[in-house]
Amino acid sequence: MKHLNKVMKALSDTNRLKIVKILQKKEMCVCEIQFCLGLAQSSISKHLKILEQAGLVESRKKGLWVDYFLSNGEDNAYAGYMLENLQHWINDDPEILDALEKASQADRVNICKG
Amino acid sequence: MKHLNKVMKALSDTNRLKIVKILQKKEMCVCEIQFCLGLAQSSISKHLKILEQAGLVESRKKGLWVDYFLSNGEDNAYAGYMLENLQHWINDDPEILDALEKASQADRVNICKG
DNA sequence: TCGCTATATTCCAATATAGCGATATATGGG
DNA sequence: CCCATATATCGCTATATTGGAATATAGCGA
Repeated sequence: MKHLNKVMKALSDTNRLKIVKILQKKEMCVCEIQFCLGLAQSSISKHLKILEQAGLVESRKKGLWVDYFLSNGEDNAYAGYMLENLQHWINDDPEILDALEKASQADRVNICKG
Repeated sequence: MKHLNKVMKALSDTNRLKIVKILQKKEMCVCEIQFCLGLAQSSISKHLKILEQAGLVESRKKGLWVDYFLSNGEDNAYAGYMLENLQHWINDDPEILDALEKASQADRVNICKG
C-alpha cells in the first residue's frame, strides 16, 4: 500500500499534475519546467523530487542541466498505470493547455543563461 | 483538473484506501467501517464525506443507519476509473487483508446498540 | 583555481490535513 | 413528548504540505 500511497500523494497536487502532463510532450530540465509553471526554482525541484520518489519521473544529468522525463513504470507498477491513465486525462483543462503551450515555447538556452 | 485533483486527494490517505477496499466487498454503515479501521466515529464520518465529495462513494439512509457504497462513477469519471483500478490493486496488502477480515465479521447489530 | 550557472537543500511562514472528544442532529420506540 | 441510538458537525491540537528566499552543491570554461 505504501507504493500506491506515494503515487497518489504525488499526483494529488495540481502543480505536479501539470509537470507530468508537460513531460508527456518532451523531457525537460528544471528551468524549462519552471518557465511552464511559474513557480520558484526551489519549489520545482521539490516537486520533482516527490515525483521521482514515487517512481513517476526519472532524471538524467546532462552537463549543468538535469533532464527529467517520465518513468517507464518499472520501479513502481502503480506509477506506470497512473502515467498510462494520465495520457488520456485532463487534456482539455485550460491550465494544462496553458502549461503545454508554454512547454512548446520553452527552450533552455533562452530561458537560462540570463 | 479540479475533479481529478479531488479524487487523487481522496485516495492519497491510507485509511480512505482501506474504506474503498472494504466497500468493494459489501456496503456498510459507519459503525461497521469504524469497526474495521479502529478510528473514532467522527474520523470515519469525515473520511466518508471526503470520499463522497470526490464522487467515490455514495450513501443511503436506512432508518438510523446510513449505508455507504461505492459510486458507479457517473458523478465523476475519474472516480469511476480509479475505482475500477482499485479492484485489482493492493489486494495482497496485509493492512487491507486485515480490514477485509474484520469486514467479513462486521455486523451492525452486534457492533452498535451498546 | 576562480567564477558563472543550473540544480538541490535548508529554513521559515502560511495553510491544509488527520485525529479525537464534545456536541448537535435525526430517527425510531415507548 | 421523551429517551436511546447512529451519524454529522464543531472545536481543538498535532502534524504535514506548500511556497519562497537564502544558501549549498556540482559542472563547465577561462
